[in-house]
Amino acid sequence: MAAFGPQGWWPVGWNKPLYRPGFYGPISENEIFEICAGAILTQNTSWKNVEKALAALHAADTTSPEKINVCPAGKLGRLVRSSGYYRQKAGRLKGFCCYILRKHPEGLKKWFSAAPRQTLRGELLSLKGIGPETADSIALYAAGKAGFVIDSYTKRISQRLGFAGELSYEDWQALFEANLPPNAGTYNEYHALLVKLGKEFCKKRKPLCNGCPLGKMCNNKK
DNA sequence: GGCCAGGTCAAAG
DNA sequence: CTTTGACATGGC
Repeated sequence: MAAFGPQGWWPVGWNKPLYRPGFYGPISENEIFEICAGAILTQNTSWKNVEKALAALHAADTTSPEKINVCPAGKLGRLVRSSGYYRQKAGRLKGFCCYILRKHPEGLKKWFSAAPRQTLRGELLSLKGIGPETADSIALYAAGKAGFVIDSYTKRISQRLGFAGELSYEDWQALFEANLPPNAGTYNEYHALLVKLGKEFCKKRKPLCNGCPLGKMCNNKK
């Protein structure tokens, strides 16, 4: 089944031609930025809607921290409108860009490669609109730091399998990191596969795992 | 038309 | 510390 094997995450956006399934090679400064932008725009929003927003940013030649930073709020809002919460997200995106330009003029690639994971995570968390999941997504997919990303699918699937009940974000993360090989490649694949599984078999209103590839492993009851 | 989507923050209780 | 509401579009 196509759900298994390398997913090649993070998904594509305006740098589309440079990505392909299973590709984990070095990524460019602009690709790193695109992943950050996508991580912010996809908060509580389907990726389909984010893709439209990323395409709009690209079409308007507004795909760098510099250009987004000087883009008027109204215009930026229009560009990311399809991703929902657009006023809020435009502000968050701009705030992130402003921070980059002020505090890290060396650029994302250098900043990310020089910063230890927890330092980077803490710095990202201090910004408005970047919470634990977004910070970990950026740290893992844009910076290659080994920290497990916890999202709603990961929790839902784990809960339906009976792995855990209610845990704090940090406890969920600790649970996964204690039970997996501690490297970015593993965390990358696991999170990508969990999201894919979640989309297909573990929706909120579809508690049954009909046709679920987990098969017998799934202990989900009627 | 209702429910959902790869969250986060601020204001209450 | 836990709960609640606001933020908003587009797909099915």
